[in-house]
Amino acid sequence: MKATINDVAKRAGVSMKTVSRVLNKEPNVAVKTRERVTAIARELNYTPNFAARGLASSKSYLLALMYDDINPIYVMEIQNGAIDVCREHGYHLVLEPVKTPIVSWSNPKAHEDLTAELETRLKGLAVDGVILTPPLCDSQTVLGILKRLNIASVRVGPSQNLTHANNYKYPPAIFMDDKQAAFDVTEALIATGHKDLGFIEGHKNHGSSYLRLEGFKAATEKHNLIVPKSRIVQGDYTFQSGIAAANALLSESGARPTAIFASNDDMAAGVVSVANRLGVNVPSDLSVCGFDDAPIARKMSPQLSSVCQPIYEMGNRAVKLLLARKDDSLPRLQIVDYKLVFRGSTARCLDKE
Amino acid sequence: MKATINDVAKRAGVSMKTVSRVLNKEPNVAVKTRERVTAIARELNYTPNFAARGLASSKSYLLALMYDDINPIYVMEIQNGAIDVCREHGYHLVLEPVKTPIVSWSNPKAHEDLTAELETRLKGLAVDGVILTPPLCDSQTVLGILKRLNIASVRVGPSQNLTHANNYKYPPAIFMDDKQAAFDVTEALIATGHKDLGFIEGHKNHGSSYLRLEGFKAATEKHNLIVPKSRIVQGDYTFQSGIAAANALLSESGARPTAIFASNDDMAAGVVSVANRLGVNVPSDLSVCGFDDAPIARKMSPQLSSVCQPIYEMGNRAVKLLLARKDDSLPRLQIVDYKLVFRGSTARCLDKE
DNA sequence: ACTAAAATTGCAAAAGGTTGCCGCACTCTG
DNA sequence: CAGAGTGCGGCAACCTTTTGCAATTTTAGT
Repeated sequence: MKATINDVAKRAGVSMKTVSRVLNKEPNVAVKTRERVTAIARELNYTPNFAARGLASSKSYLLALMYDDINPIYVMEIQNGAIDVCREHGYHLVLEPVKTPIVSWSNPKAHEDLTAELETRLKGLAVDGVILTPPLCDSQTVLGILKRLNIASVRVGPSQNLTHANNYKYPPAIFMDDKQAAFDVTEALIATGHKDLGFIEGHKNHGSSYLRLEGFKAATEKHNLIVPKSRIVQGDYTFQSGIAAANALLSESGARPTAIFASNDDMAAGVVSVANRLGVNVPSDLSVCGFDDAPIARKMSPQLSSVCQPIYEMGNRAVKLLLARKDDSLPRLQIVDYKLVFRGSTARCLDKE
Repeated sequence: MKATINDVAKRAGVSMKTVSRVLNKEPNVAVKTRERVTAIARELNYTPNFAARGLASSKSYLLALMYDDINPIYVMEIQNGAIDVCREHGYHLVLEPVKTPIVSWSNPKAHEDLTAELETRLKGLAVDGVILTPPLCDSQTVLGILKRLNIASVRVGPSQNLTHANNYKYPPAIFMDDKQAAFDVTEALIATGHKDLGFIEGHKNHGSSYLRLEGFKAATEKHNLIVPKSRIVQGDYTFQSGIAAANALLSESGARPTAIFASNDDMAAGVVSVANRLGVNVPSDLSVCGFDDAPIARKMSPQLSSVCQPIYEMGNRAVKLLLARKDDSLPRLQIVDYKLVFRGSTARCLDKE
């Protein structure tokens, strides 16, 4: 039923060691031998046993994707990008959801619990590397555990300690310039005549929330726009929080903002739905812009302007980085491009003053 | 750094065998001993080595989720449901995307390729079981490979050979009555005065597409409604195909349907967006109903009427079924409930004749 | 042709659990 | 007190592959 290396070796008249060399593409094998062995392996329908291989080499050919399930679409895209590279290299991807304690540093117990749980899960599995998505990639707790367990990792979309990545003692990272992107969006809004802007922040645990807010503030300041505190509302990246934020922004007594920049697309969708309910037309009365260019951006009407983030690409590169960490062929700190996409939800501001 | 069973055994003053007994919850161990061993294991921070365990017992504590990436949200939900149960039982979930050949039986080469690829992937990994999502759960090719490799599986949302599940020679299954659900939706539409119905079919590879169509037809026939062929349009579960279908249905010369039932929510969203573009008001001019109750149903405006399918629950039960297959505690053929949810996208038909 | 250097190849020990068989020491029943 | 049942130890084979080191063959240089 199942052929072993031994079977192949005997059949080919060589030693197990040689077969192993061929299988692992090691050098120093005569071309003739190599060919004969590969032929026999195929003939016997040989496939290596993961467990045995893992035991002997303390490698598992398993990569873990650790995520905190706040943004399913984001995770899904990373996952897709990661899996495709895994497949190419014979690796498998296992899912490791983690519930980040709300504010880990103020809650030592939660920190302990998380540590204990992760250790059990990771040590046993012996994955060859883990992909850290936000907000895990900025968690000192998680990073600490990984370091102590000596498990390789890569940070996807981090917002803190970026330069650490250049030091081989820290995990490599791949990120996007959230601040600059938010800055660009805001400037574009301003450039189309908007002066009364509203902003919805993302989840407090996510560093990207702060970066996007900073970009927004930087742009408004540059153009001498005054944004009252009431125009910046806390959200948490969910559609519901977008609704709540929009309610606050749009039912404000006095003037409404003419444009709202939400920190992600789900919240932007919430804004649009509130606007619809209130009879505020998007985009003629209100421009709305999101972030991420999630699938929903194209599926709503009007279609949502957003920032297209190459999430799949990031997942892709993450695995490549993990797999290439022995040689230094890949830069340890990679930045990916974004692109502003303007669709039906934004328009030139018609208010004349 | 890493404790082995031996370490625990020595420390506890017992034999490896006993430790093993405790760890695997085997009987015939004194309560006192059991407690001492577990205490020491925790103290030494011991975690079993997956590879070694897998090698010795030919179990991997790995479950695979096989899917064909047509409906990301569906997969994600199954995945979430599955993972939570895995965690409880110390299992891990690995992702195995599969590209189903478009029409496998008419393309023998594709069949061969798929077989070869899957064999390599599955034999090596030695998963303890696989979860099959549509349309894989209806693929004879895939089912055949699994059977030959003697890998346990469970079918989620199958539409063919349901009763096979009762036979222990075939995998157990868990499904929803798509036909009845579609029937109910259609009847509800008819009950609110709609006589001119349009229907958008799902992906050809998915059995659910046919079942939903059948339910639709059964309901219209029961109520003596005539649905011309042009009112039933082929889609493929994507938003884009919903757009195309809606264009066909709504720009028809002559009367438009007053209600459109799309086989899933993404396509329904496509219909709504076309309606918006054409100035057709939803729901006053056109009722739209989807299927699945995906997140987008609540995020669009008007909110979409749909069929709430307990996808998470199905993923959950799937793993339980896989893990419990030794004892016969769980029924091998399980049916889950659905619920019709009517929201803003459907309304009573105002057309008087 | 002759030896040093380089290229191949083989042997056997690990890696960390699981499992089966047997043995021994108890503790209950009746 | 015989016989049954429980709790545990000991040993060792086994699962399949990797790998350090040594042995062997080939190649190259003079």
